[in-house]
Amino acid sequence: MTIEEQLEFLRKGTVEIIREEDLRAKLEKSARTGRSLRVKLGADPTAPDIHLGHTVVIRKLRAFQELGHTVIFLIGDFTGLIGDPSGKSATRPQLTREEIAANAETYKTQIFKLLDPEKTVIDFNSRWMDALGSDGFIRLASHTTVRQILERDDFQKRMTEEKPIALHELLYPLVQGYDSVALEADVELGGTDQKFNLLVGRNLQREYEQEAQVCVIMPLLEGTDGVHKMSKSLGNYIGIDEPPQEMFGKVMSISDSLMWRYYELLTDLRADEISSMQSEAETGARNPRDLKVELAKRIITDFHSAEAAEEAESEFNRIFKQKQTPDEVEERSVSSASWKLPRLLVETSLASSVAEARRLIEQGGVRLDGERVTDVNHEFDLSAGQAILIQVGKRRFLRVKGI
RNA sequence: GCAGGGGUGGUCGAGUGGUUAAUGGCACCGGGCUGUAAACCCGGCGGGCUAACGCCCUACGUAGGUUCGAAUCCUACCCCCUGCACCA
Repeated sequence: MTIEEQLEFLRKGTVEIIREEDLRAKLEKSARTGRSLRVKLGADPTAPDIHLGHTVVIRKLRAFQELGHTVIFLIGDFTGLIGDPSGKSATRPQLTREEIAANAETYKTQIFKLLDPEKTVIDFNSRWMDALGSDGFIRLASHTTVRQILERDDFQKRMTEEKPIALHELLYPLVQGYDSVALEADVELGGTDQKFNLLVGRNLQREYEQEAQVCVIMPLLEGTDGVHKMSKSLGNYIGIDEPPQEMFGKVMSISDSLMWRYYELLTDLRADEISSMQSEAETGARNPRDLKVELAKRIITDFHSAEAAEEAESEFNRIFKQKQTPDEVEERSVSSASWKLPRLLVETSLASSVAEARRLIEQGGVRLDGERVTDVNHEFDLSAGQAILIQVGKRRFLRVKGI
């Protein structure tokens, strides 16, 4: 690949590259000297469950890896040890060394679904932050002014809104920036929310007389709701460890318009391939549903296998297209007795309260052995060894056995 | 410590003595439609009891109080936020 082709390849999906000329220069230098670029991505050690949102930036990391560069996955364990209540969201808990180590392991198995373990360096910032000491830390802080830090959008906003800003929050960008110094990073990746922090790294490297890193900024992926960024706390995420079934369903539940975004950021298809699909959907040449199925299968193939993707699809069709019972239905045993339906739904956790169970029944959401039951007083006997199939809504099935 | 602001259901956010289990948005759940768990439309959304009309309980930071009646008024307490304090 020529340098221009490499740039084109790396540019796909990015929001911004600061600065592209610097990246070109680094790529040229790397080609000339044979020394690979050091590409850094920082990760928060508190949330080791990676979802598709995280993979946007990890995929970009892989792009660098494919070009032969050194990828460094940095786990911010120093940060994790302190606990960071940044932003408006919930306070991040303080973690113990053991917890962080466990989280790091989880991270590894997850990111290696996308990255080549042989060519990926895992590092921890406590390695140099611990060594820095408090005097070193204060000296580090002297390289930046309060005003520079307060430049950050988030801080500005909170100042004008008279919202609190904890002192240590001002220090975090510094730590992240210093990581780049310690690693002598050539490139740092991050989402748009990280832009400021990445720039701090650039500045600090100059302070420490290093060549400034290039910042590659990726968009934040919208969650399944299509509005907010994907996050676990909002419940609009698709985790990469989720079973194929779940993934398939969740992808199918995104809106047709969001699907293009996912194609762009979560597959290796080129932009022109995606836009031609899009026009096929618009002209009616292809059904959006089928394209969504393809997307779901591509994603499942990345994290499970092609076979798993096929299975997920046929299972989905069986339930929703043919309205049949899934292959495997969970089974629960309850004591043999005369049951009132609402009571049984609560007993089996299909409903959280009798009131809710009654609501579900009244709204026609409950089926017994395939027959819709709308009588809230429906009563039946369940003798030992006898089983009954309960369906709640379209996709919750449970076989209940009397013992 | 002082001054000011605030704590309401999963969430955001109304309500400042009386049909208020508490407007509305979001999320969520069910149904309909569809080649989709898309879009759209309809319904629901604290809990218990009843065949049903309905009845009862719990809930607006905590604990008391005033009142026929309080999320709304009073008292105390707890918690959160902003500012003040030094330089003067």
